Amino acid sequence: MNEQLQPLKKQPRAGKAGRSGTQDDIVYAHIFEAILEQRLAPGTKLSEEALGEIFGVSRTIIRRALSRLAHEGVVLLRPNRGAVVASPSVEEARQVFFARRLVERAITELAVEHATAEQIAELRQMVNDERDSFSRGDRGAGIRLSGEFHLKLAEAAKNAPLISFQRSLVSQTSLIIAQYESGNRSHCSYDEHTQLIDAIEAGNGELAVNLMMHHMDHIDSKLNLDEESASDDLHAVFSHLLQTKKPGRAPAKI
Amino acid sequence: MNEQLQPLKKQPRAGKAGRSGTQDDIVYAHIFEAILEQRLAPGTKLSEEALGEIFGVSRTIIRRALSRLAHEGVVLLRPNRGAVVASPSVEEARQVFFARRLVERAITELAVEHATAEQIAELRQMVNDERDSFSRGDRGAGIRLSGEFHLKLAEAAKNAPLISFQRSLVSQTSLIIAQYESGNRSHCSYDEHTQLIDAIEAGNGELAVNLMMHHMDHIDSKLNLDEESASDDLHAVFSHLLQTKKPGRAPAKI
DNA sequence: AACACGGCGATTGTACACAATGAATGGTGG
DNA sequence: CCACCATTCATTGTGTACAATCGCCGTGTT
Repeated sequence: MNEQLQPLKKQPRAGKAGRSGTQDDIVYAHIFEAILEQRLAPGTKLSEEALGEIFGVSRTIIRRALSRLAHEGVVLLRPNRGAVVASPSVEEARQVFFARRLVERAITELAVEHATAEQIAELRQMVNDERDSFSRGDRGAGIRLSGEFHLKLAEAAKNAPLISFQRSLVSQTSLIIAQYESGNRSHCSYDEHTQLIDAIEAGNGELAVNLMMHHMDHIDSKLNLDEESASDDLHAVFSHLLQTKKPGRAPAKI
Repeated sequence: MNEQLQPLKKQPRAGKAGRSGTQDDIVYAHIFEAILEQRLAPGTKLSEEALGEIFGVSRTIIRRALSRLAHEGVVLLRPNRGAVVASPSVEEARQVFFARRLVERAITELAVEHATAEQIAELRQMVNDERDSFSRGDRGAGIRLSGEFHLKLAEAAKNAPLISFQRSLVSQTSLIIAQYESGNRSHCSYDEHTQLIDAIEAGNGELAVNLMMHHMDHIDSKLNLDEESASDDLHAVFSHLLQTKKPGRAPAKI
């Protein structure tokens, strides 16, 4: 209870201040950010009361935020047992990547058709922000911005269901990267993003799709999904110790 | 206030009665069913208090159910102004169908690979139920079961994100069909479903995909999406009357 | 000594009460 | 007579209290 995420900043939230449903979003965004930046490790229990106290809102709001996070797959909501940060298995990660390839291909093709000049400009801006984050060493922000780039691209594709799906996939992907990325720091694929924008702006759909698929290959080549690098399954983690002796008692909640 | 959907049946809910989170699901399922069977017309306001009284639960539960329905796109949740049954526009319908083609293609290919014999059998059973519903003249149940068939197929594909997305797409598709299906009653595409199962069981992926794409074509050829058949946008409805006179006052935010 | 059972504490699930927002309506002025 | 504005009412948004459920731990038994 000695760590405070943010003692409730009222969130500038430029512009649409009239919106009432903003409180949810604040909490949602902060938890989401914390998860991506690995300040909240996979498996961490998210107590409603504790979070409510931290953010200065009641459990009602927290509950809504958690529900939303659960729907996007970054939080696991166990009935009567509370919420925990999701820890996607290798199999789940593979499924997410499969779906992403599918969606990214379609989005890229659509974006070539429908992206406006303004959206192209916004995309370039996002790549700049992303590069800055990585050069500052802010890995969490970098991962997040990288995800937001793909989300922005989805918006340029102008297909509401795909945008919604992409949001969920990007969230989960970010979590997977945060969890499985192997040591070599070079996640910095922002130059691939730049090339992608160029191809889209040039209207070269085929090239854009190829670049995107390459980009996807790069991303999961950086992950070590081949073996469980970390697991919340205690038996898997300590399997090398387990001589079929007595199983002992479950070693407390880690 | 003179129509009661269900005066709170305790829902037999065979088996897992211990689960507490069940109440949400009951409300969710009932509203969902009512929308698909067009007992609730698009645009109908869904008052939290009224629904709570009908189902014998508090607004808390209703709110959760509505939130879930909103996330799937069959209910529109307007901040501070309550929930209404969604009335997808033609453009939205097109986007949903685009996404569905994408997803159904992938699902079909995966199902050919991963479907078990048991799942094939379940699929056949569902087609039977669907045929029965249509022959009974129960159009709403038919639409719903037809949707559930596609959902079951997604499960056979064994990709969690795709299943989740498909659920959302199928829900919206059902709503679109209920809203836009042109007069000719023959929505009964269950024989196409049967052929599809045969191809999948035979392991003929190419044929299965072709059948599925054909199936998609059939579905939206039955809809008249070419013109707005009915709209809740007053300006669109009466656009033929609107001479470019003075813009008057900003005509409320619809 | 190990297993099983039952009480206890903590956390979530639900309902309700109050506050805030938006829409409708009646009144007033031009 | 029409348009604008203030008040009122209904409905949603939020906070909080109570109840139900689950996991944990001590005790008793085999």
